[in-house]
Amino acid sequence: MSIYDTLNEQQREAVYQTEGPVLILAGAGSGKTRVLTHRTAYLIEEKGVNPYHIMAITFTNKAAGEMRERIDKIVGFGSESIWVSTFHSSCVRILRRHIDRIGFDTNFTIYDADDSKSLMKDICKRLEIDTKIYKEKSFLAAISSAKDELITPTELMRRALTSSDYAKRKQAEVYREYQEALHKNNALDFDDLIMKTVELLQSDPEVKNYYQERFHYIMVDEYQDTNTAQFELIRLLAGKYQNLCVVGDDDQSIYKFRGANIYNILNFEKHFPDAKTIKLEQNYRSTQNILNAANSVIANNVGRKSKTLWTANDEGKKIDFEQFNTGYEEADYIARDIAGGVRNGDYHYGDYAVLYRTNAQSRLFEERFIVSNIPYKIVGGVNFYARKEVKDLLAYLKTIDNARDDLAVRRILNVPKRGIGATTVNRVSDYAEAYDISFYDALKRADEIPSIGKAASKVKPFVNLIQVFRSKLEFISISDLLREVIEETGYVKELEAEGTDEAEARIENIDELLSKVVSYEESEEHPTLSGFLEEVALVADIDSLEDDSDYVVLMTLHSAKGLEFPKVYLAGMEDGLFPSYMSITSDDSSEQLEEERRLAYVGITRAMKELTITCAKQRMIRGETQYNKVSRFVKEIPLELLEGKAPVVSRKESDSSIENTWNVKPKRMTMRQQPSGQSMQARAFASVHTKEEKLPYDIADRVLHTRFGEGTVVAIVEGGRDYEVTVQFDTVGIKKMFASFAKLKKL
DNA sequence: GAGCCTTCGGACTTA
DNA sequence: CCGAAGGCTC
Repeated sequence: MSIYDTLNEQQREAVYQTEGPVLILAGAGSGKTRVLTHRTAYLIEEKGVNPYHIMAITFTNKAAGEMRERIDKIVGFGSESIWVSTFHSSCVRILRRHIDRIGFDTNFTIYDADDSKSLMKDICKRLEIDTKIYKEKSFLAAISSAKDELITPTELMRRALTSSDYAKRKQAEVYREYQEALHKNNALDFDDLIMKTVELLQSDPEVKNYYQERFHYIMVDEYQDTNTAQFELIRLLAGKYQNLCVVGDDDQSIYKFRGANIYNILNFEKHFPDAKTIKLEQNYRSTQNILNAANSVIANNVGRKSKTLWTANDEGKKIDFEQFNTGYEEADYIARDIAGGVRNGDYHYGDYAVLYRTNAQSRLFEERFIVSNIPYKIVGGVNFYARKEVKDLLAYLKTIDNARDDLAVRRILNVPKRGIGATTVNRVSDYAEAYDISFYDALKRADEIPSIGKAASKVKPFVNLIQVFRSKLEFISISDLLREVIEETGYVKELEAEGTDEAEARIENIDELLSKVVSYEESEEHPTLSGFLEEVALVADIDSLEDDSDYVVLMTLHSAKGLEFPKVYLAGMEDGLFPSYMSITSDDSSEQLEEERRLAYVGITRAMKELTITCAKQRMIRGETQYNKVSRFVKEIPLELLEGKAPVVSRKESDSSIENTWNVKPKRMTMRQQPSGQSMQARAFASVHTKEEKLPYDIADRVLHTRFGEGTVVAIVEGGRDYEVTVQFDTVGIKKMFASFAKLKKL
């Protein structure tokens, strides 16, 4: 009996099909990681392929780590020479070796979102762009999607010139400046990692040939989430041997906003005409009820590859659906349910996951879990490496490592306070610009900059400090270096003096950073400062999730992809929250709604044994109370699969009332059209929250708002317990608001 | 010219 | 609810 006998027929077919392009359509929980690991083993053991020639690409470090571990277990010899890594780290590895061929230094730094933003700020200032009209964020978004599509600044400018759109031309101009600034800082942003690698392979036949010869067999996981740049990268790498195996599920494509191109998977057979397609449709993860629910939700999407998941598992429990009055009650219910399940011995804390649409929803659960003594871990939110104290110390390390990174230098120049302010920074910056040197080099010549006067004496000690650190670099370990930085700058001392809880938390984070350095040193054979900084630059939050600890995990639906839990709560299933308001009201709402629906599908299929879906009628979002209907996705689940406090409203009525609430075209409603199917709680509730019988203003009336000023009423929509009023304000544009909160005065 | 304090405005999902 | 920007004070 061989290890391949444990696979089902389709899985085995996928394993044996080693030559040529292969598309494996793997439904949720169909054992695709098993297929990939067994396929790797098969290549090596049965086909005699040298592990050196195999590459497996994933999206997260966690997925890469898991695959690595499983491959190590199943492949006896030489597994360490297989490249198992994420897109980004594969690219970094290639670029560290060869990027000098396209004009960068091989010790380039990687900018995170924060860094990109500060760089963009500088550029907008330099180009004298009014950031009230053109937002930094919108430039960054435009640049990012250009890079996802492999569009160069020149190309973007060419396109902008053919249209007469001023904003587009501005974007292209900013893009060019941004790239020049990155180049000057010897830095790459996240999107560059892929795009520059593609550029390198396209422009240098020698390098291309080297990697094509290196990777005879390439496997790509989560293929539905690749963007155009990643597709091109894979196409180039597999260009010679064409042994490309991609695994994905078009129903789980949820990263369109990040540039993922679903047509990469839908058109795989067009891109690679010889491709074999194999479908994995047997689900090993979930109960039949859960799977049926998932199938009936996703069936509402058009334009997907047909595929029906089935399972040999038991029917299982019905899906628990609970509607609450508020988000507090929702969190309370989930906390009690978890505590009860653990008390009965049904589950461990680690069996539970609470999934939601937005990170902001985690707060209520966190508060509730603390009160109930439930151990939990929140994935996401503010990334550890995005915290101020961690970024400050990393900026020191970056400056010591590569002083061409102006951003890092400027970040720490006055941290701790050295009495060097914005004026001095600007003058040094101007000087650096004028002489075409880096900001740090300009600091070194502070004496020669006439305009900064006495400030030069404040700059000197800083430059000396960095030079001293740098000279020590080759003698001491990275952790000792970091300790010295902390010591010399008095960073922790300052925090200790503060004595607040917040300062204490910051100190803990610094300790955490130190232990990360130490564990890096222990795990690497030849630890280097650059190596550490690189590893840090590429981590995602999900990567820190440990398998063997016993706590409830809370995370967004996006983070949950690829994971599974015995019992899952899908919280906040409300129209306007999930699907998000943005997706309902946007211009291409049908496409965005399909993406949201795929997200719902991902959420449902994370559950192995039990699934609970919850929502609230009333919820505070950004300080405003919203009243939301039950999510349309819940209504797509057949009633017979549900139990619990299902909504009293009959299906038809609730469907039509959703249309009324979220109608894109504002429509005036009369009192008589009030939804008839409200539950008793809703009625009781309505009497508490005053809905005025008749609004003192009407469409086309002039009204006054305390904050937005004067405006004209454009639309009034009946929204359940309140009126949603749309007003065109004279100064701030169109705003939608609930009448009872907006307190509009008729003029 | 630096730094603190207040006010205002914006808010999803992410390697 | 958090960060940035502007104003005020030393």
